[in-house]
Amino acid sequence: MDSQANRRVDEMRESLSALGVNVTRRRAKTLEALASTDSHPSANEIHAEVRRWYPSTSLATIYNTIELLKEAGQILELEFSGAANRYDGRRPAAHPHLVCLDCEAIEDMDGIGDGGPPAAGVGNDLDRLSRATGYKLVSQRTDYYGVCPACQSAGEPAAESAPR
Amino acid sequence: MDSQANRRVDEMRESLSALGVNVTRRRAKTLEALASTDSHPSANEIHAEVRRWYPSTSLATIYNTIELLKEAGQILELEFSGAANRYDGRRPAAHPHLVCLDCEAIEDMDGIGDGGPPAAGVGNDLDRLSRATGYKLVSQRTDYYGVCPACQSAGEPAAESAPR
DNA sequence: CGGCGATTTTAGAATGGTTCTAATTCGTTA
DNA sequence: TAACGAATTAGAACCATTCTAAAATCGCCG
Repeated sequence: MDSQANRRVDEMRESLSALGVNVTRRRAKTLEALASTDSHPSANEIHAEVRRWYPSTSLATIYNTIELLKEAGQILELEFSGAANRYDGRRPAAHPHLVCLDCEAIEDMDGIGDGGPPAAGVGNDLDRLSRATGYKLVSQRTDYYGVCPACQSAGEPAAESAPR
Repeated sequence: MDSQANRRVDEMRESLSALGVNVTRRRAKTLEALASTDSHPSANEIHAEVRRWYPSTSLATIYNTIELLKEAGQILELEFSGAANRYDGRRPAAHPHLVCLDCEAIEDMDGIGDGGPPAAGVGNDLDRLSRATGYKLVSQRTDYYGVCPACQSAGEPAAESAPR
């Protein structure tokens, strides 16, 4: 785990403590799993990771911890109806994502390109848009859907594997 | 059904025909249900509407028609994991939405406010962002989450009804 | 008018991610 | 060690969506 991940785990730890809950070993491992990847894992994938250290861990515990992190504002949940939700524990503030429709990879998008319109200053907009719309806005979501570079190369030659 | 809705139904009809499928009476009613509201109904709500004319209609038929409309690019699907998906049959091109976290109302957002950053020129951006990211982008989603004006007023005085 | 193949529809089962529940375990304090 | 609350577990429950097999309907041709 690099130092950035360590810092992030500490932030999450403190936020959970502030909520009055214990950061147990399983929960700590869950935080680590979230902080040490930018693959936007699903609950199942986090579960598999935590199980490597605590094999008896139940999936319910993972969901439980995710719920606490949501309450603490320390995790970003990307909902999908046909597939499992995906989580970003590294950057809990809303930011745009690239979603591959073939392999279901998800990556952060801002910083790519010129950081133009939809990516820029999302947070600052909430107040302005709240005033403009009458809604009391609290969060935001922006996703771009397409085919990632890897799947584009893989898809051309032979037509292998099972897409979508 | 106003003339705008009628025009929209015709567009959807033609797109389905171009796909080689029959626009049966049930399917026609489904198109009407989609074209005559901006409430972004769920499959269940569309089902209830179609049932008023054809009571034996099964929910599977609604999903079937929605699937066809998706293939035709004539409907916008807003996915949620904890709640039913919602559909926009009036404006199949991606555009931002306001989602009320209390009553689950959804409304179109563009046009509201100054039409600033995230709302403007979304379609044109896909090509540019495809080049910038390496993804072959085909669609996009932008939602804003908050509490709608009605729920704000309802929420303050007595604390009634069942939120969330 | 009768029949026939293809399409559509139906009811219900299956699926799968998430949430709930009741019982058990764990950690801490006395 | 006893006792209490918090955390965890296994499995059931839930629910939107998809699948399946059978029945109904449609368009068309003889």
